[in-house]
Amino acid sequence: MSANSTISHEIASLLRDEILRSQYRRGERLPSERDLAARFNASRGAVREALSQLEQLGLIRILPGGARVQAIDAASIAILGPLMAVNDVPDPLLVDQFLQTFGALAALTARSAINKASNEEMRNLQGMVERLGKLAGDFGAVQAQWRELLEYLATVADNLAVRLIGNDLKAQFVEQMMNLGINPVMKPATIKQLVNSLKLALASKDAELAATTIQMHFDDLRTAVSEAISLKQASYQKQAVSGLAGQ
Amino acid sequence: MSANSTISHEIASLLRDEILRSQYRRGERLPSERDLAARFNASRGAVREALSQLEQLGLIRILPGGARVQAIDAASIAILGPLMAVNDVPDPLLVDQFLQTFGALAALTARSAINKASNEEMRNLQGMVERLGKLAGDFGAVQAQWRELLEYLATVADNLAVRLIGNDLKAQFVEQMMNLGINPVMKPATIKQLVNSLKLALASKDAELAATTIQMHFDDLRTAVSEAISLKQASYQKQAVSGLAGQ
DNA sequence: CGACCAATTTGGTCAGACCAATTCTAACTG
DNA sequence: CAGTTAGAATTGGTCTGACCAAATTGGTCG
Repeated sequence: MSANSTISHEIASLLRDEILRSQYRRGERLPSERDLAARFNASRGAVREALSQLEQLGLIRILPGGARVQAIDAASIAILGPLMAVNDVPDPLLVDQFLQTFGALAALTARSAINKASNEEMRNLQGMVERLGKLAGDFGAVQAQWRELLEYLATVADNLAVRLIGNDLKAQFVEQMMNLGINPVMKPATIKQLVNSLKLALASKDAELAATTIQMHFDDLRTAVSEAISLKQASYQKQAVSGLAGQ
Repeated sequence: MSANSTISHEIASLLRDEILRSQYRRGERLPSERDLAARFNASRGAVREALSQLEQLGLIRILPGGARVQAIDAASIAILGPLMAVNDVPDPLLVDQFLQTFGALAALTARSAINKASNEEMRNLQGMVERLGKLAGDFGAVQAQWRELLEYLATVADNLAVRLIGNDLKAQFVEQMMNLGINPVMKPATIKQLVNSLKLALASKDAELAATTIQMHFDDLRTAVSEAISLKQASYQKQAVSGLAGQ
C-alpha cells in the first residue's frame, strides 16, 4: 500500500497499523529499537527513522526508557486514512463522522467562497453548477464534476486551514471508498434539488443558503454511504463464511 | 520553543521554520544530508531523522537525488501552529481563517453533542452554561469556563475526526495567543447574549440554534482577535522603530 | 514491606563505510 | 552550434559497531 520503497517507511507503516489495530495498549512500551531492528531485519537507524515518523503522527512518544503508545485520539488527523483502512470494511461510525466533518468544512468553504467571489469567479461557479445539472444520470461524470466544483470553491475561498485539513482527509478517504467499490447511490432527484438550490444561492449571492445546501447534501451522502457500507459489510461476511467453509 | 531536547528535533524545527519562512523556493532542492550535517554539526543520522519528520509534515519530499521542498498548501495541518509562530505577530489573515475553521468545527460539535446528549449530559451542559453566565466580568474565568464547555461538548459529540483536527489546531494556537498577550476583549453584553442563546438551545434541545449560536460567537471572536492583533502589530512596529533609533 | 543501590536496558548520537540511482559535466558527434 | 552520451561526482538508503546518559529493573539490606 503505502510502501514508499524505503525500509523505514515500511516499518513505520507496519507499526502504525499494529498500533491502530490496538495491538498495543495505550501507554504500553513498544519493543526497544534494537528488538524492532532484529524483528524487521533492519538496522537501528532505519527503525529510528520509522519511529520518528510515528512520533510525528502523534501515535507514540519517544523518550529515554522507551517509546510509549499514545491514545489514538491524541494523534494527528493524518492517521484517519490508515485508520479507516485497517479493517476490510471501514468502521461505519468513523466514516459517518468523517463525512459530517467534511461536510461542515465544505459548507464553510462554500460560504466564504460566495462571500468573496469576484464576478468572474461567480460566473465560473454558475457554469459548473449548470454543467452538474446537465450531467444527472451519468454517475461517474456527476461525481467528477461535483468534486471539481468543491475544488474550485476551495480555491476561491482560499482558506489555508481548511485546505490543509482537506489534504489530510480527502485523498485517502475518497480513494479508499473507490478501492472498496463503495459507490453511494445518489438519486437524480436529489442531485436536481441540490443543483437548483445552488443555482438560487449563486444567483442571489446567498452564502448561507449555499452553505446549508452543501451541508444537507453531505447529510444525504452520509446515509447513502452508510447503506453502501453495510451492504459491503454483509458481502464481506458472506465471503468470510464461505472462505471458512472452504477450508 | 519546540526543542524536544533531541538534536534531530532541533534540526527539524529549524529547517521547518526556514521552509515556512519561504527561504527555499517551492520545488527547490534542500542542501544534501551531508551538508546539513556539517552545518548543524551533527551526524547524518540525526539529519535524516529530522528530514523524516519534515517529510511526515508534508513540507518536503525525500527522493533519491535530493529532498525537495513542497508547496505549503500541500502540507499537513500540523504546520499551522509553527506557521503562525514564524513571525513576531501572526498573520492576521491566517488567524482569521483559523478561527473561521475552528468555529465551523465547534458549531458542528455543538450540533451533534446536543443531538446525542443523554439526560445527564444535558444537565451537565446546562450547568456549565449557567456558570458561564455567572462569571461574566472575570475575563480569565470566563475564558476557562468557555474552554471547558467546548471540551465537554467535544466529549459528548465524540467525533474522532473533529477531535483529531482539534489536536493539531487548538493547542498551539491558544498558547500562542496567550504568549503574545493577545487577549480579545469580549464585552459582557456579548457573553450574556451567548449564554442566553445557549440556554434556550439546551432547554429546547435545538441543535441548530446551538450550532448557529456558537458559530456567531466565533465570528464575534474573529473581529475581536483581529483588532487585538492589529494593536499588537502597531506596538511591535513602534518597538522596532525605537529599536532602530536606539542603535 | 519499603527504601536504596548496582547492573542492565534503552534511547541519542556519532563515525565510517558501501550500494544504487540520480544528477552533473564534459567530451563527443552530427 | 545543438544534441547526445558516457563517465564522474553527488545523493539518498542502509548497515555496522561503538559510546554516553538517563531510565528501568532487580536484588539486597534495613
